[in-house]
Amino acid sequence: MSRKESKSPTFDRIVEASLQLFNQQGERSVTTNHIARYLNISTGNLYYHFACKEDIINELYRRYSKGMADYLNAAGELSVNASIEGLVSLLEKVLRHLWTFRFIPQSISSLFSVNQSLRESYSKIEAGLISRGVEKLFFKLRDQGMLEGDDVQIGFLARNFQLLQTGWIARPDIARCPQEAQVVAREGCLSLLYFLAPYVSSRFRQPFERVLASMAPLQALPAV
Amino acid sequence: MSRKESKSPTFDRIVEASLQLFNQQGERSVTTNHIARYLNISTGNLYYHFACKEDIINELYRRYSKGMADYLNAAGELSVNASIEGLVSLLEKVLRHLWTFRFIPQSISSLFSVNQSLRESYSKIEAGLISRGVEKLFFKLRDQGMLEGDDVQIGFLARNFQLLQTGWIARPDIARCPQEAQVVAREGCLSLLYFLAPYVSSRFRQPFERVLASMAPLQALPAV
Amino acid sequence: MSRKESKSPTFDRIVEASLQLFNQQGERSVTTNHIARYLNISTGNLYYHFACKEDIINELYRRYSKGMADYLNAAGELSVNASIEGLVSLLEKVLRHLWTFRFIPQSISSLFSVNQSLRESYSKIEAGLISRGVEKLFFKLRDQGMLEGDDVQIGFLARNFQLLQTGWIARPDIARCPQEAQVVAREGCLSLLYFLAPYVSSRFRQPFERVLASMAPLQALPAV
Amino acid sequence: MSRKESKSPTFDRIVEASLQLFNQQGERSVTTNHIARYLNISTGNLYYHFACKEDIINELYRRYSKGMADYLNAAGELSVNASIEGLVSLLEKVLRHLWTFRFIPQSISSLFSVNQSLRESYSKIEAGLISRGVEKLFFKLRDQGMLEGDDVQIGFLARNFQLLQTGWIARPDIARCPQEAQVVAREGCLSLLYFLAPYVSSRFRQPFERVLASMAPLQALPAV
DNA sequence: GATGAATGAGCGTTCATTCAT
DNA sequence: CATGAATGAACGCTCATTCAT
Repeated sequence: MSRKESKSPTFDRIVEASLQLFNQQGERSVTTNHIARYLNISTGNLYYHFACKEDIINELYRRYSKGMADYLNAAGELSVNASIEGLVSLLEKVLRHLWTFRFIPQSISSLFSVNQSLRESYSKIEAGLISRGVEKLFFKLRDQGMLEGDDVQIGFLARNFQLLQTGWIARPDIARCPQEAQVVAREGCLSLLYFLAPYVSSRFRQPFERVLASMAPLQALPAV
Repeated sequence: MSRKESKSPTFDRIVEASLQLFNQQGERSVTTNHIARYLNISTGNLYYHFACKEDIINELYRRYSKGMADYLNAAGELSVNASIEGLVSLLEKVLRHLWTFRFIPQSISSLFSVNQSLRESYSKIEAGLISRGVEKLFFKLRDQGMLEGDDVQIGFLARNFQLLQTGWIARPDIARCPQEAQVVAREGCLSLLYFLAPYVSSRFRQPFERVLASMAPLQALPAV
Repeated sequence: MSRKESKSPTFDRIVEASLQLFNQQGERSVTTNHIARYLNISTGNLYYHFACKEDIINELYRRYSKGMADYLNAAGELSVNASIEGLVSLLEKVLRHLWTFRFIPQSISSLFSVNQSLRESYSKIEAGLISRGVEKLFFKLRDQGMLEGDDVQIGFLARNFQLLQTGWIARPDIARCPQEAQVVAREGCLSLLYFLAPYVSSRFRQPFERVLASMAPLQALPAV
Repeated sequence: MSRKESKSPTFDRIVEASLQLFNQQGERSVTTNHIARYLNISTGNLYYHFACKEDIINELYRRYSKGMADYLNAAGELSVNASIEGLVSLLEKVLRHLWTFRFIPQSISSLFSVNQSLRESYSKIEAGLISRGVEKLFFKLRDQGMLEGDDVQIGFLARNFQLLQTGWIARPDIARCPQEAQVVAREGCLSLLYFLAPYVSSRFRQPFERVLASMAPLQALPAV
């Protein structure tokens, strides 16, 4: 999978331009003609590389979920020698990744009504792999003494964590603004840390507070 | 509220049919023709009552946000003689309301790209009135001794609470399924209670645990 | 015809409102709904008085052509004891009449494509009665010594005169502007007098020049 | 003119078919669907070449006014070695050009209410360039001794000339009939010559009369 | 690989007109 | 006389997609 040469430069350019336009204007109002014109290629050429608009979206979703899975794997290794700093750094990367593909959490429900295959891969990947991966990760963090809580609590913690993560990115008042990815990631990270705070073990409390303090001074985004 | 004559039966039927169809199939793939045909009225008649499709959505958003504001007011009065049971009961009502209008949290971002006026009323109402109302409510609950936490914690609590609330409803794998509103509301409520748990004061801990226990046995929804 | 009571006050109000709106915005973009709303009556009521939009236009055309015919008759009597002043005064009245119904010369061709009956009454009246009436009038004016020219010349004079008269009123850059009827009539009159000038007999030249001089000072409209 | 590649054959076919249909049936009752069906192309294809119906009309107006401007330039050169025959020949060409685009003078006022950009280009071109061009031309003809009159007279002559020219073409009883362009142009020309007659200088009177006589025998059109 | 003209079903909307009350 | 909700054919236009070159 990683070995296979990327299909073609044009293929990639289409994917990247689409991502950009989808994020800026919303998938709904970006037509295949817009994408082609933006790239100075013909529509015919676009359809040479993609059978339909759906497939562009599917490819973007593939990249999005692949990235998420990769970060999840990284998190597995990181937790071997756990540190708050490592966790936060990873969290920011994940949020930046989500931000890069923000049109997806924003319009995923809308897309379902016009893209059946996305629906399927979503429930397989997002609600399957990733969701379970996050759950496993949280249990591991508890095993390593970073988090505390019973099984039910940690289960809900994992579930809510994901909801917050994507919910933050999908917030409609944030999403289209040309915010710096940096700012959005920081603020989101802060929210998530406050969310985790009550479950951080006493052993990790001190570095946790330190990190929290170091992130605070950034200017706030508008409230929800 | 009860005094104001409803505009006309047909007006209301259009609004209600639209809500139903939007929830089932997504706003995007429900055309004005579909709505009219569903109601066995002519498109002309539909457009006699609404100047454009946007206005149907705007009316739905008006009803949605009006309901939310009403619940918020109810919450203000409830918190006078606070009880966990009262809070949970209200929370379930809010979630059922959200569920009734679930196409809105689901597709709000998408709608922004084709409905400028919605964008404006959203930022005024959702990100304004409601957001601030929820924050105030949480501070009041702390004043009454139900919640504990410093100002920053309670602030984040309020913000995250809202994100979770709508995030749960908007979860794409849930939204289109013909779930019983009851089940969705229960499960969402449970998630939110677990989210609040660490901040519940010791004085209210016992009734809180009792309520939590009474809700648990319901069969679980699929994980995120 | 003149004895018959006008059909009803509402009938007349519809005719007059339509005239006003047609002149202001063009018949094409004035719908029957607009007219009804403008008058604060229901569409049903409008259609109680008129079978269709065409009929409103036909009634307006009837009034327009009736007025023209009346002025023509007046001209016949006037020419008994001919004077330049009388002619000019009549001409101004005709131009003001044309201006009152200016949407007709403006959009007559357009109307033909959607109003067959207008086509018929137009060719009967405008191209029949009126056209012949004007011709007769010009010959009479020659007989009375006001104009000079052979039969062919006078024939062309009459034809061109009418063309100029309506052409002036229909000038698109003039028509929609809220010009004072007075100004438009004066300017148009001046143009028409210059057009007649070469055919005015030497006997009437002096009063003619006097009248011409007395009209000149008005500020000019924009050139064609 | 000959150098500029035409946009595409289909582009031109749309323009030409539209012109034909507009002339026959009136712009108002010719829909984009009609045009497409007439050409056996899809509506999509029509809209591939034109963004909207307005743009087809604008393109036709562009061609119309370009032609008029060209004839005006030709007139400028012609008047160097002026002759009645040359003038008449040009006049016939102009009238045939006007006849070719007759839907424009016919429905220009109507179009204004649904086509703002046409309104602008009309007042710039028709009421600007062309109007001034005609005025200049008439003054030049006087300088060359073909016409006689003081400044005011020549000014009105120019203005009225234009009004007659387009008024003749726009005559609703003429416009839709499948008249031979030749006949219409001849008759119109004759009218215009009679209009000019009083101002033709004695030096040019003889050739003028000769030309007039040579045109007369054609069968007459119905009177106005 | 690439072009760009062509397709056509379907969209949101309009408006003259009807009709039950 | 008057109301106003209801009709439906038709409009201008969109856009994912196809296909000959």
